Amino acid sequence: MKFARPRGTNDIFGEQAASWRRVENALAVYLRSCGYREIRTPIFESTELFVRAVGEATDIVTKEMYTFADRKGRSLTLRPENTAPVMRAYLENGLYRGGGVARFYYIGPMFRYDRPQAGRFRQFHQIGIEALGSGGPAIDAEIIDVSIGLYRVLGFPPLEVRLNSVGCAVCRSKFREVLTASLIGFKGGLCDSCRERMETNPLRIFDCKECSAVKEKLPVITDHLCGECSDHFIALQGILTSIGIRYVLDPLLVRGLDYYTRTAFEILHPFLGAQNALCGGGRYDGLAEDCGGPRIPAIGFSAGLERLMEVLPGESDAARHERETDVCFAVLDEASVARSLSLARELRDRGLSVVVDLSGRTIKKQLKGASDAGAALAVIVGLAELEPGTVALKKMKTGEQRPVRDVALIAETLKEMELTDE
RNA sequence: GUGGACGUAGCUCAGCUUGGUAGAGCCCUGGAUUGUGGUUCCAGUUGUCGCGGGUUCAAGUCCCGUCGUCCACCCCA
Repeated sequence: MKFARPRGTNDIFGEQAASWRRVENALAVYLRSCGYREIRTPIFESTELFVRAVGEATDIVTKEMYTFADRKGRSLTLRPENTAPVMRAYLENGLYRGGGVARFYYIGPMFRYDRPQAGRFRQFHQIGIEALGSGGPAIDAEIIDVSIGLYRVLGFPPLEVRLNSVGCAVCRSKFREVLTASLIGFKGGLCDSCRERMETNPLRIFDCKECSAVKEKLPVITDHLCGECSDHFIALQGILTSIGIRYVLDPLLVRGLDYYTRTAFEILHPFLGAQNALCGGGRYDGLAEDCGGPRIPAIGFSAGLERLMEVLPGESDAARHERETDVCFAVLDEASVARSLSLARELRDRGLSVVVDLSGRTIKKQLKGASDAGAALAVIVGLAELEPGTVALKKMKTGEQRPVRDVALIAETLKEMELTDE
């Protein structure tokens, strides 16, 4: 084989594609019911958007973006995430002018140049929502509630929700000083990479798995929030509790994108292996300004579809066995092709899924094809023993077949389909 | 970017330790059934052993390189 798919990408087809379609449809219906409307933004954006929004020093920007120059030399990047593009579209189209909270959902492919691993791909798919225009803790609770519902509507058992507040720019810079001061005392107990992190990004030390002994003794961000951030976090927890949402406080939860402020959360799944976050999100109150717009508080989350599909609970038999093809035409000779196509079109107009076998294979193969496709009925066109203008209508389940005049085929087929479905 | 395992038929894999004419199941093809699928029986084809180089009389098997897959680190959804 000369060509193989690019590293870290997947072909999705057959029953798997059908399953993806069912899940995407179910989630779109659910998010619509929550008041979120779809937004479709370009697959690529100007590189500068992601550099500014996600953060110059982040892993995503420094080593994971698919960036290229177009024919006029403009630097473009395949979107590594979709919060920045949604914000860009929101600002560019003046969607904040109506006031109130704008609610969007999106679904589609994202691209990050990472080493592929279980649950991690170079092209992967996310479904996410963004609520722009409210800074209050109630919308944070709504977002978390909606994210939990995503898994509930798909039949997942209750999943673990991790919650933290990473503060605003003010409390974060103060905490960074406190943390760095504390780290000096523990320097000997840190691994090599964490010693580097002390200088570059001390907050990241909380992600390290080797230095857990030290981590437990370090100060945590939630003890060093400013008054407003602290009030917000406490209020959010109050709302979550009163609407019956269970969560685990995780002061070590850090988001990898620079735009996050205050609320940060993740939904975890126990069987996913190392990449166990099904969904992650948080507040990004500074992003609109960073993108050159007015100050607009906002919050959102995004969920990885590959990871979701990996642990999707078994779908109902009704969903899995839904017939893909209702009627297959077996065409015995070249002269019957046009007639078959014409009859098939009439059946399709009545809402049936109809496939005409144009392979020119033997009738044996064509009926086997009909059988493999799960068709309820086969229409055999071109049998020499039948009168002109007549086809054979065969019930696949029982094998019975009878001659039917072309003009009566639609009515007879619909009648058989009704009987079959009972 | 780092580490480990793996790469053989369309698919799932055995064969490699100890070098000697490439295998199984499924699928596919033909027949039993001379235009009629599913069950059964019989027969048959599965092939650049990832790619390149090396050692050897001889390499799927040993060695080196390379590409890819999976898993972990890292990062994140």
